[in-house]
Amino acid sequence: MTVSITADGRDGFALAKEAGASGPVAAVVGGKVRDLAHVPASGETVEILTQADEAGREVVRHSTAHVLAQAVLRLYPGARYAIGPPIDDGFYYDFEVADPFTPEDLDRIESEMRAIVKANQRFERAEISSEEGVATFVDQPYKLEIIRGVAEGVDALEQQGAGGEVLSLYRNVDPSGHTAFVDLCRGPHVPGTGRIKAFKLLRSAGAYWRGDETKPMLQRIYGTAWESKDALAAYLHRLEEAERRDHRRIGRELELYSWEEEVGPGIALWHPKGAIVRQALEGLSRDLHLKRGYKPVYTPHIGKAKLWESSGHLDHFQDNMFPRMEYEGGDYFAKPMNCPFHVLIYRSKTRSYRELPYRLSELGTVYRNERSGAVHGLLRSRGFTQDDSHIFCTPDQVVDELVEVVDFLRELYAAVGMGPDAVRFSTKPDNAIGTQEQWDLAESAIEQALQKSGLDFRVDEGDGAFYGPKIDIDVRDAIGRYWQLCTIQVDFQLPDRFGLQYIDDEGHRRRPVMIHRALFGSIERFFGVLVEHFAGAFPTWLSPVQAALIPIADRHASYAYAAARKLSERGLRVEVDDSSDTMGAKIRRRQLEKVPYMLIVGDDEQAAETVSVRRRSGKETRGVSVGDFARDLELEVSERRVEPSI
RNA sequence: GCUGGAGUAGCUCAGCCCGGUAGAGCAGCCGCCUUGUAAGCGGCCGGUCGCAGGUUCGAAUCCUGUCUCCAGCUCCA
Repeated sequence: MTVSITADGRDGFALAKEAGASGPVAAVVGGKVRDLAHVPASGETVEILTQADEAGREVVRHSTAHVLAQAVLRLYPGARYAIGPPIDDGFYYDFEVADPFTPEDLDRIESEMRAIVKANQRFERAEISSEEGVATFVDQPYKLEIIRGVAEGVDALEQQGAGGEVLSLYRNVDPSGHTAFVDLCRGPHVPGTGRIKAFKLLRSAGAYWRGDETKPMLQRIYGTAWESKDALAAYLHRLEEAERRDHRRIGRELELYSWEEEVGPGIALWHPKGAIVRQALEGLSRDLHLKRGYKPVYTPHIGKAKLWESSGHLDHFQDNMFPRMEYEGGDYFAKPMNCPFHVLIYRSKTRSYRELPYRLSELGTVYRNERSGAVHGLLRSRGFTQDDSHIFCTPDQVVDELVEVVDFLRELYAAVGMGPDAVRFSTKPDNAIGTQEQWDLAESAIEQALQKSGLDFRVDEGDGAFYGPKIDIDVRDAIGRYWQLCTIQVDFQLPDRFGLQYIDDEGHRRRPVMIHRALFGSIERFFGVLVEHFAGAFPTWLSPVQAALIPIADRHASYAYAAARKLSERGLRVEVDDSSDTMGAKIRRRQLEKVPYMLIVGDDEQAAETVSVRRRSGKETRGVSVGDFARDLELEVSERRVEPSI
C-alpha cells in the first residue's frame, strides 16, 4: 500500500518511517520516482512506494538487474554490459560475452547474486558530467554509446533505465565501504541490495543491441523479482498456468488441429473437432456480416504477377510472399492479401454513388512467408484465413463507416466474451506510398472515428501499412496477455493504382476510398487466443461435443440413444458413451475433453424419462426431463451464450 | 533470419555422461466386469531412437551436416 506524507526537510527514509510504510523502496515526488535518500522540498506531497506496489516492484526489479550485472561482471571478466531495465513481471540485462550463457551459467550467476543480496550493498546515486562518464566507462562501449545519446538529447533509451536529462550513475557500496559495482543509470534504486527479497533467473536468449538486427547480438538474461517468496511462487505458478493453456498443447489434447512436417511449418491441419468449432465461429461471422450489409464473395488463392505489380505488393510486400510460381503465359503468386481481388470485383462495372458504401466480405485464406523463427502455432502461421472485408465509399462516408466497423467489432467480440482491450493507431511508415495529403486525410479520418467511438487509443508512429494508416485492436486473455487481432485500415492508394471510380450525383467521375478491415484478424490466430482464453473449455455453442450421454450400465444404452436422438434432432452435437468403462471413467474422460454437459442415465432416469445433468463445473441436477433439457440447451446454443444457462 | 535449448511408441517421459542392436505409464485393441458422479481387472499391439553422413568389430548413446519444434530477438493477422 502506498502512503502519502508532506515533506518537512527530511529525506525519504525519515518520511517513510514517519508514515509507517512497511518495506519502503522509493518515494514519488512531483510525479517522479526518487531514491529514499532524496530530500524533497518542504511542503511537497510525497508518496512512499513499498515493495508490493507495482511501481515499487519496478524499482526492486531494476535494482535486481544491477545485481545481475554485477554478478556477471564478477564471474566473466571482460564482459561488457549494455542495458538492464525492469519489464512486466521482471527484468533483463544484456551483455556482450565471449560465449553465450548456458543453463548452468545461470545457476552460477544466481548464486553469485544471492551473495550480493546477502552482502546488503548500498545503492549510491551520483550525478556526473559527460566527461566523467566517459572516463568511468572507458572500456564499456555500450555505456559510452548511451552517454553520447544522453548528451545529444536522444531519449530512445529512456524506457530502458538509461538516458534522461541528467547523466547519473549508481554505485553499489558494500558495508566495508568498498565500491563493488558501478552502472550508468537514471534510477531510482532500493537503498540496499538486502531489500531484494525474492528473485529468480528464468532464461537467456540472444537480443540485438537496441533491437536492431543490423547491430551486434548480445546475450540477454531474463529474471523476475518479487516482494516475497510467496509472491514469487505465485508468479511462477501463473507461468505454469499459462503453459497449461498453451493452444498448441490443448489443440493436441482435444484433437482440434495439428501440424505435420510433411506439410510444412506454420500450416495447420484442422481435425474434425477443431473444424466444427471453427465452422461455428465462421457461422457467427457470416451471420453478422450479412446482417450489417456486407456482400459475400469468393476469390482465388493465386493471381498473376501483373496483379501484384499493380497493387504494389511486389514492390512493398514481396519479402512476405511465397516465391513466384513460373507458368506458361504468366507467372503466379499465392495471395498474401485479398484486397486486389475485391478491387477487381468493384471495378467490373461502372459504380454509382448510390451503391456506396459497397462492402465486400470473404473468409479469405492467404499465405505469407513468415521468417522461420517467427512461426508460432496458430498465433503466427504461414497460411491463415482472414475475415476480410473491403468497403468502398466516398471520402465523406469514411468516418461513419469506421465508426460502424468499430460497433460491429464490439458485437462480434461480445459473442465470445472478449475485448477490445487495447487500441493502437498506427501512422505513416517509412515505406509508405502515396501523397502526404492523402495520408493526412486518412489519419485524420481514423482519429475522428476513434474519438466518436469512444475508444481510448495509443499512437504507434510509423507502424501503418504501406498503403495506409490503421487501427489495430488487441484483446486481453484470461491470464492478462495481449494479442493483436483486428486491423482496420484506410486506403487511398489501391483505388488510385487500380483507377477505381464511381459516378457522383452530378454525373462526375470520382475516386472512392477503401477501408480494409479484418475483425477476427485471422481466424487461426483468433481461434488460438480463444483456446487459451477458455483453456479449451469453450462456451456451449462452440463446443465440439455439447452434451455426452453416459449410461451407467449396458442396459441403459438404448435409453441413452433415445435421449441423444431428441437432442441431435434439434441440431445439437451429442455423443453416447456406451463403452465398457465404469461410469467414473466415462465422466473423467468427458471432463478432460471439457464437454459442457454430461447426461447420466441409470434406472431412475430411464423410469422417469429424465437425465441427471452434470455440468463441466461439477455441479449436478438430477431428474431433469429430457424435453426440458433439450429445449434449454437449444436456446443456450442458438443465443450463443458465453456462460452456461442450465 | 539471428542466439540458445530440445527431438526416443499416438501422448508424457526413462535410457545417452561411462557405445554392447530399446523401457515405463497413459492412450489404442481384445477379453472379463455391469457399474450412481474425475482412472475396475487381465492380456495384446505398438519405436529403422527426426533425417543424412562419419568414427567404431559394434551407435539411441561419440562427431559433422541438415530438418523440425521450444524460448527470446527481429518481423507481423
